[in-house]
Amino acid sequence: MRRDPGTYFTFEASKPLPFHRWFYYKEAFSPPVVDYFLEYFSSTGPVFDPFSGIGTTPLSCKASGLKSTAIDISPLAVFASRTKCADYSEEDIGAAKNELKAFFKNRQEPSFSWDFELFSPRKFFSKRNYNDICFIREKIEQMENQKVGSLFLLALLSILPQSGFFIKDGGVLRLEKSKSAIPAKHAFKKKVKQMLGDIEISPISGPEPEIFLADARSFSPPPHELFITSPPYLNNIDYSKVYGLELSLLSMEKNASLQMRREALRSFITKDSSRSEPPEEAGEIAHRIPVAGQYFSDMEKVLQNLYKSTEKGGALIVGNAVLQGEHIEVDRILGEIGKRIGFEYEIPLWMERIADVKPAKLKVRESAVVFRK
DNA sequence: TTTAAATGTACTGCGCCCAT
DNA sequence: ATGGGCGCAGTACATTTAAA
Repeated sequence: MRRDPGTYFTFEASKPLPFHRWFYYKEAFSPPVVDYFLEYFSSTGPVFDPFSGIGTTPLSCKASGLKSTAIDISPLAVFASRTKCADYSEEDIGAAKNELKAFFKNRQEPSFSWDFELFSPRKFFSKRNYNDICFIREKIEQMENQKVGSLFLLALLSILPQSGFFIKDGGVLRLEKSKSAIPAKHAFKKKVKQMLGDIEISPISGPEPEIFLADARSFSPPPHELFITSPPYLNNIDYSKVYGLELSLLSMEKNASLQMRREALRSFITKDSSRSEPPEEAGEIAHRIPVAGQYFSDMEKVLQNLYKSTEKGGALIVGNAVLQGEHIEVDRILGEIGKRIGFEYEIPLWMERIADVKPAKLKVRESAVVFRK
């Protein structure tokens, strides 16, 4: 069956794949995109991903036996990708199995109470599930084997959506009281077993990627052959909010996402009116819609960082945007900015999607922009 | 049967008006 | 000056209906 390569711009293809399925992240692309560009550039590594998300790029590189480095500004993304990309020994698996068997024995009331600055997690879960989640989280914190602890914690974070009365809808969490919420305890056990099964049955052997918490605009990338990445899209989605439940449970801090929100790439509409002069390639729209100007000047910094450290170039998966009824060709604008910096660019892959905006729907592109040095 | 279009959804941030 | 009320645009969408 032949598929349009553009279909791999979504997480759909990753859903059934070992390791990749450990944490659902609808914003992610899928491994075939990475494989496509590894082949496109005849890559021998190392590969760099400045917006690594849940680590599809480093994990795919590991599977191909290539070295890679990845960064992200989200502690959740860094945690998820580190856990997915780590090497696990037989001892680790044994320890995990033992830990899981005794996990709910001699259970005590948790003293940890899960809270979050923007909304109360309590309202999204049944009393029982909320209580179970608090217990599991606290117990993980007390575990001695940190590697096993990370596996368990990622499992817990990944089952939140199916255990709660909410759905992620665009830029918000939507309370959905009629939604079926499965018992957190069972979902958690099942998830851990799935993860251990993946490690045992389809282990990925290859160089362990290096993954850091860092900002693509200011981080100096290590020298690399190739970058493969997908930056945040030009829209008003605030990921520190959409993933606020996971972030706050991960850190056990009420204000976990505050710092991230302050520092994030300015791709969503905020009150932040601090202006730097937008790149000219963005055109007059950058002045009319400040967030667009901010987005492109942020992305210019990123491209400059990449230019300095990359050997061949790389690929950027981006979606075009519609703001105030106007189609903004993000792919072409980024390409032109790259050109000024010194890259050549082309757009070898793209797909159409329908942007549901008023007054009329518009067809916009989701594209892979290739930069060559 | 497959694909495109139409409709449904709830919540956010912003700008504007207007009363304090 | 401040802020509440309100309408509007917008949502890496989801589900249903119509068209090819």
